[in-house]
Amino acid sequence: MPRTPRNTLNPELVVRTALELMEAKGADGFSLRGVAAELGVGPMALYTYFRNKDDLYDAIRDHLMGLMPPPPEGLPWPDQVRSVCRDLRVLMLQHPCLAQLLASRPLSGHETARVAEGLLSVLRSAGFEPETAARTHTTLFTYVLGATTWEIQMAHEKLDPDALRRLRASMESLSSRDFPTVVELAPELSRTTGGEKQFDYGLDLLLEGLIARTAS
Amino acid sequence: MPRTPRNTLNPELVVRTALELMEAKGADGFSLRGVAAELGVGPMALYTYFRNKDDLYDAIRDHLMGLMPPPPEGLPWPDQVRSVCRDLRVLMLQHPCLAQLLASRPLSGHETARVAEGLLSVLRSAGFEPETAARTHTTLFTYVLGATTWEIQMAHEKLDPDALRRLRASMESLSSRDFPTVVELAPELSRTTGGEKQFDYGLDLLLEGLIARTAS
DNA sequence: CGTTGTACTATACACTGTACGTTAGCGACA
DNA sequence: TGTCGCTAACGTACAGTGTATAGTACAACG
Repeated sequence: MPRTPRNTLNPELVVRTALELMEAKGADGFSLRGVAAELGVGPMALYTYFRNKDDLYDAIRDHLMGLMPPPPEGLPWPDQVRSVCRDLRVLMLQHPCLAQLLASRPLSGHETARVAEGLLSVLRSAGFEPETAARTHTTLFTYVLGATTWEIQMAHEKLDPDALRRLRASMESLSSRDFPTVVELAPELSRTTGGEKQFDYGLDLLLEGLIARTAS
Repeated sequence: MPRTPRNTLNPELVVRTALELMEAKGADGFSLRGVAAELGVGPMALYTYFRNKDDLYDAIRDHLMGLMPPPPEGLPWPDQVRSVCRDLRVLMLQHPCLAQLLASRPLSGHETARVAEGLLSVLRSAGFEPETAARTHTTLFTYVLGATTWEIQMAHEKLDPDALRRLRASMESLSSRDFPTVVELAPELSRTTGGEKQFDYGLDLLLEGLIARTAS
C-alpha cells in the first residue's frame, strides 16, 4: 500500500505543471525534464507517480476531459448532441495539445468515461439501439477529432509567416491547366477552412442523417 | 542550377528508403540517422536534399498520396465521392504513418493537389457552388482523417496484449452505477469500433445530407 | 590548369526518455 | 525510545535524437 507522500510532489500537481508547460511551449518541446525542472526536482522523481511519458500523457488527457461540461438537459436530443460536440471542439481549441493526446493514445480514465457516458446516454434516450448508438458515438467523436485537429493545424499555419509564404508559393506553382478546380477554389479553400461555420456544416450534415434515421 | 548528382543519392531514393523504414519500425522509432544508415551514408547527407526532418515528412506524404487512384468515371457523384473517401481510408490503413503525416503537417505537393483536384471537380460537376464545394471537401477530408486515425489507433490497441489488458481493467473498474450506459454498451463499443462498416456508417450519413441539399 | 560549386563527411552540441543504484526520511513495531 | 523497512526523491549514466558548422573530394567550366 502506498504510504502518505513525503510532501513535495503529488500526481495532481505534476499533471497541472505538465499541462502548463505543454500549453506554454506546445506539445512538441514538452519534456519530462522540463516538468521536473519547473517543479524543482530531478527528472526521475516523476517516475514515482507515472510509469513513463505516455502514462503522464494519459493523465493530462483525462484531466482536460474533466473540463467538459455535461450535456444540457431539457433540450431535444439533436441539440444535446450538437452541444456536446461543440463543447469538445471548444475544449480542443482552448487546449491544442488535447487533439494530439486524443489521437495518439487509447481512451481511458474516469473523466473520459464520464464524457462518453453523457453522449451515449443522450443517444440511448433518443431511441437508438445499442449497436447504432455505439456506431453513432464513434462517428461523432471521430468527426470532431478530425475536424478540430485540422482546424488547429490550419491555425498554426496561418500564424507562421514562413509557412504561409511557402503555402502561397506552392499554390501559385500549380498550373491551372493541370488543376483547374483547385486553382479556381483556392480563395474559398483558404477562406472557409476552419471556424465554427465549417465545423457546424459537417456536424449538421451528420445530424440531419441521424434525424432522418430515427424518423423512419 | 543543380549539377548532375554524384551517384549514390537522389530524393526519390531517400523517400523510398525512409518510407520502408517508417513502415517497418513505425512512425515513432523512425529517425534520420536510421535512414542514413540504411543508405550507407552519414546523417548530414540527407540535408542536401531536404531542409529538415519535416521537409522529408512532406515528401513522404506526397509520395504516398501519389498512390491514390483518380475518382472513377461514369458513376453518379455520390458514388464517386464514396469511392474517393474509401480509397483514402484504405491507403491510410495500408500505410499507417500516413495518418500522422496528414494530421501533423499542412498539405502541399503535386500529388496531394492532384487528389484534391479529383474530389473538388467531382463536387463542382455535381452542382455545388464554390463555397459549398470547398466546405464539403474539408468536411469529407476531416471525417476520413479522424475516422481512420481512430481506426488505426484501435487496431494498434488490439494488437498490444498489455494495452488490451489494461483497457479491460479500466473498463471493469467503472461502476455501473456511475456509468450505466458505458458499461451497458461496452461490448458494442469494442465490437463495432473500426472496420469498413463503421466507416461507411458515418460516410453515408454525410452523403445523405449532401444529397438532400442538392435536391432542395 | 585553376576556379568554383556541389555532394558528402566529421565533429560537436544540446537535447531527449529512462534504466540503475543510492540516499534520506517517515511509519510502525519492539 | 530505538530500530528496521519502505519508499520518495536524487544522481549518474547511456543510447539515442535533430541539426549547426566546418571541412573534404570530386565534377564541370572558363
